Order: sequence, then C-alpha cells, then structure tokens
Amino acid sequence: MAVTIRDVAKRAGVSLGTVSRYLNGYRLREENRLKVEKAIQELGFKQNIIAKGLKSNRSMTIGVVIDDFTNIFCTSIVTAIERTVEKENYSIILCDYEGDTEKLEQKLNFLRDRFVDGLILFSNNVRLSIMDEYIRDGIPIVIVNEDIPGFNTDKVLVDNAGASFRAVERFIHSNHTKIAIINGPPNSWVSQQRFEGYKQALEAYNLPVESRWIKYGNFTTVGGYLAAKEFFEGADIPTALYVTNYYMTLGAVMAIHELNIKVPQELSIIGFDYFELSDVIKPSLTVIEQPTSKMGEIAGNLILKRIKGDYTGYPEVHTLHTRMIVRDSVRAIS
Amino acid sequence: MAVTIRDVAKRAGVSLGTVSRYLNGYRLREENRLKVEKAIQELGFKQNIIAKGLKSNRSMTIGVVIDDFTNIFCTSIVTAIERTVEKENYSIILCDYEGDTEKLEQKLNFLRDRFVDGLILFSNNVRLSIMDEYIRDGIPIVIVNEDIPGFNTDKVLVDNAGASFRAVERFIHSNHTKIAIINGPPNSWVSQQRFEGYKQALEAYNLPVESRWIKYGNFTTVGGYLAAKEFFEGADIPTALYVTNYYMTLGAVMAIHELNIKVPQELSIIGFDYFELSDVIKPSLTVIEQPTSKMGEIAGNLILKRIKGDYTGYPEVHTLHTRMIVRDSVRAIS
DNA sequence: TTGTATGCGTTATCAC
DNA sequence: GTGATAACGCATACAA
Repeated sequence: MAVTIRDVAKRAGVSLGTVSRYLNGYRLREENRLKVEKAIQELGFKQNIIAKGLKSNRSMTIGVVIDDFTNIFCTSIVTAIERTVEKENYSIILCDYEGDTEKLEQKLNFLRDRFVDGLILFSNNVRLSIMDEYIRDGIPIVIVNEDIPGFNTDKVLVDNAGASFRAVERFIHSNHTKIAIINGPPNSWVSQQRFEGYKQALEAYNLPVESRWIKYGNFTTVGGYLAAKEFFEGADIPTALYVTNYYMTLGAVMAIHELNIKVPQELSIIGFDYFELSDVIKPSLTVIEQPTSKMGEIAGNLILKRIKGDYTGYPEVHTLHTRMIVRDSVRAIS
Repeated sequence: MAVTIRDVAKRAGVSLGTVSRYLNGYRLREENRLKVEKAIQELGFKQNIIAKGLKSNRSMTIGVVIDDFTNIFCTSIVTAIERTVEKENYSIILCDYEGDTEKLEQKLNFLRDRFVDGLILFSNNVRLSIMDEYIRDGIPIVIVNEDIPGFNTDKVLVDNAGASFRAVERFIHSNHTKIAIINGPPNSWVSQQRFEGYKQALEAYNLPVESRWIKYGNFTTVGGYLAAKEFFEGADIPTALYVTNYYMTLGAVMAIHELNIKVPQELSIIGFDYFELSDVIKPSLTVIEQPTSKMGEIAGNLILKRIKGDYTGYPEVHTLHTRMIVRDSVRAIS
C-alpha cells in the first residue's frame, strides 16, 4: 500500500541498498543519485520511521513527563522542548501524572515500553529504582525544574534561592520588615530553594524569620488565594508579600483585589511568572520571570546530544538565572 | 540485548509462533500456556511495540493537535483523552500549532509520517486537502470543540449557541437590557455559535442587537481585560456582561476588580469555564461549565472505536450540553 | 493446537 | 560505489 524503498529502487533501476544509502546521506554516483531522487519525487516516497526504528533501535520519540497538562509553566517549557527536538525529527510523548506518584511510575514504565530514546522529567518525586532501569537501558534522562538531589544526571534548573534572595532583598531595601511569603509545598525542591533564599536574605540583613509570615499555597491558584486571605484577615498584617509561583500569584492578586487592598500603597508585592497579565493589570506587578523558552531549548538540546551518544561534560547541570521585571508593585516605606 | 519472543520460546521449550499466539490472546494447551507464562516471568519479557507496529501497521499512537499547550481548556480535554486511550495501551502524541496555520499543516504531516493510528483535532483552521490524505490512508479523524462545518467526520462539540442563549436569557429575565458580550475571534466557529446564541436570545425577547455592546477579546486573558476596560471607560455602560471563554473571563474580572466595579450591584456577569477559582473568588461567578472530561472521554472512545474498524454510526456528531453554575454574580434590576 | 517459514520496511554486511 | 542478502522482533498463513 504505502510506497517503500523497494518500489523506489525498482523505479530508479537501482538496488534497494543504494536507495537506503542515499537516504542515509552516503554518496552515490551522480547518475544514480538523480535517478533515485527522481523516483522518490514521482512516487511520493516517505520513509517509514517505524521500520527504521526496528533496525536502529530508535523510536525517534522523547518522553516528557510533567505534573499536570494544565500547568502553564511546564507547558511553556514543553513548547520550547518540542520546537527544539522536532528540528531533528524527534517527537515527544507528553504525559502527566497529576501529582500521583503511583501514576508517575506507571507512566515511566509506559514510556519505556514505547522505547523512548530519552526522558525529560519534571518531578522530584520518583523512586530511583525506576530511573535505574532507564540508566541500565542506556536511555538518557534530563531533569527539569525540580531537582532530585541524590540522582546524578543532566539537569536544567533555575537559581531559585538566588531569585528569592533578590526579591526579598528588594523589599528590605525599601525598608520593609514584615515580609510575608506564600510558598509551595514543603516537599518540593523548588519550594525549599525558594524558601532558602527568603531566609538567607532576611538573615543577611539581621531580620528574624517568623512563622507568622510564612504560609503555603501548594503552588495552586486556590492555595495562593486562601493564603493571602489568611494573611490579611488578622490584625497583624504584612507590608510586603512574596509569592513563589504563577498560580499562587494569580490567586493572591484576586484576594487582594477582593479585599480592596491598595497595591503598592498598602502592600508591596512580588510574584512569579506573571505570564498573561504581565503588562496589563494595574498596578503592574513586579515579578520574577523564569526563562521557560531557554529551559526548554537547553533541555531539548541536551537530550538530543545524549541520544546521539555524546556524553561530553556529563552530567551537565544548568542553573539558569531568573530576571526580575520591575514594575509598580513595590513601594518604599519610611 | 532486549529479551525477545524468541528467547521466551527457547526458554519455554515451545516455538516462537506459540509464544506469539499466546501474547495475542489465542488459546494454548494448558501445559504450554504455563510454560510460556513462566518463561515470560523469569525473563522479564516485554513486547516490542515497534516491531509489532511494523507487522500490524499500527503505531499504537494517536495524534492530538491543539492550538496551544498552555490552553487549559484544551489540556483538560487532553487529560481525559489520554486517560481513556491509555487503557487500551495507546499513547498520544500531542502537538500544538500556536495559532499558525502553516505550522498546523506541518504538524499534521509530521503526525502522518509517524503513522498515527488516529487523529484528534482541535481546530477549524485547516485545509481540507491535508485531511483528505488522512482519509485516503484510512486514518480516522475526530474533531473536537471547533467544528469544520464542511468536513464530514466524527465530531465532539458543545452546544455553544444554546449555552449563550441561556446565559443571555438569564440576564433578560433579571431585567437587563444593556447586555454586553466579549466574544472570541470572529473566524472561530465556536465564537460564531456563541454569538449566535447571544443574538437569538436578544431577538427572542425583542431586544436590539447593538454593536456598542459587542467586543472581541481573542479568547485571551489580555483580550478580555482590554475589552472589559473599554466597556467601562465610556459613559455608556452595560449592566450585564457575558464573557465567552475562560481566559477572557479571567481578564475581565481583573479589569473589573481594578476599576472597582461592584459585582453584582453595579454589574452582573456570566463567564465561562472558571476552572481554578470557581468557588473561591468573591463574589463567586455564575459561569457556563463545559464538560471537558466527558468531551475527552467521548473523543477518546470514538477514535478507539474507529481505529478498531468499527464505523457504525459514522459520522457521529456529539453535541454536548453545558451547565450553568449559578452563583452570585447576577442580580435582578428593577 | 503447534511448528515452520515468510514478510513487514529498513539498515548493515558482505563480496564484487 | 553497488547489488545481494541477512538481520531487526513480531504476526500469520500454511502444513502438520
């Protein structure tokens, strides 16, 4: 039914092997090259990537596992990964595990059954034994965003602690002392690092780290909303608020609007990754921007490099820097 | 390297064919079945899905093309699709085309080169000639959400006009006459249908359809924000606002909060798909909820059915109903 | 029921 | 350089 390399050979009057060699970039006698090209044109031949995979043990697919399809931070990176790997004709099989460790491991097995040539993993919440099976089969792994500290492989991370430090420092330079943080879940490496930066900044300026200024929003919009509400319901109110991811920032802003708190007059705020509304809402928020495109590009190129068998510099750990986009939500107090 | 069916056969002391048949659910003599199962266990054998695909002409993958990885409405459906098809051991290759028709067609070709067994398409913006190639190759197509009216295939749609009608009717029953709509791009079938319902409702109650109450937000948060701003900047202000998707609703709410407009005292509002904040923001919004899980499930089962060669009822067009979740954002005026 | 042999579309290893 | 041929891992028609 589909036209094969054999059909092309017949049409071109050469052998099957010659066509195969042509397709794989070997040199042919000029005359044959033209005949083969002509035949391919006329027959509309396309290589069968599956058959190719059978021989070469390559599926030309890369498994990408993220927490949740609906997480815009992850999917932004995935967009860049896809753009990068498709250039070399790889496609990605994207899976989410909805925060369920059980499901995550099931997906990792699933991907292995499909002979993915590489794995890009957004998670720190996985048993190393499964990863070892990948290693054993020689399938390269790149970890993105969330680190698994004990696990030795290529990683594309963000300088979370540094980002937090600079955010909090900015508040301190503006004379704030009641600096609250809405952080992600404590078992997340990212959360831990972001908290670490918060703590280090306070300590660097001899300010106390007080539990009343620390709340957890589970990296969700609802969580951020509720945490912000709690902060402003009591008598003891922070003057500065640092929110450590996009969804919680969204939720916190909703809460603040609803409570009719003036930003930055009554509250200074620094958020994270304010994708869609960046330049639109008033007052425009000062946010920490993560280089999602770059992360995806690096992760994509890294996995391609390893798939090709190039293990120079292994393990590469890229720690990318964030950028603070200064807008109008931070005010100096007296 | 990997353990093959041949290894299993040798270990079990049966022929390769016997093992193959076992794997494909044929009956074996009890004694042989046990031997084969034992061998599979001991060797940790796993079928090579790629080799299998070469024979059966099945890739066990389904191509899913959405507009944008970061669109939560689409990804919610995709989550359900994936959950459905993975039960039958299919995986999905998810592509986005970022609103670029050129890129969309490129992706469709890409997926065809990978021998996807089926295609699930979220778009109305594609040349039929490409689809015809799928048809010709016998690859089933299911269209989700956006309809391509001239194109005859299985579809999973939403009763957009009906949803709009009931939303606007609700406003009318509450004595509103200045009913504004923030709609998506006019070239989208979904937009057209949602506008149609808006129009029909007004006409049904002998109210005029006025262009001053119609704005376009391009289905984006920023678009919704800007459109809402425009509505409330002039002297001529609507008393009711209907926003036709999630992102625009988010943006509109931001604008409304920022302008300090009281809901529902000064403005009644009905939005769409208020995923994350549904029960959280105050006043809680009355929204139209689309059955994303169900859409994904139906689309997944439909494509599986067609892949199996079951073309009963073709073409099936499922038009699902939305649900209005009534909360506190609509108020009757005198 | 089972074993044998052939083929799926491609790559790779031979001689030539 | 090129052509013939044997794999890759599996499914299946056929004979037994």
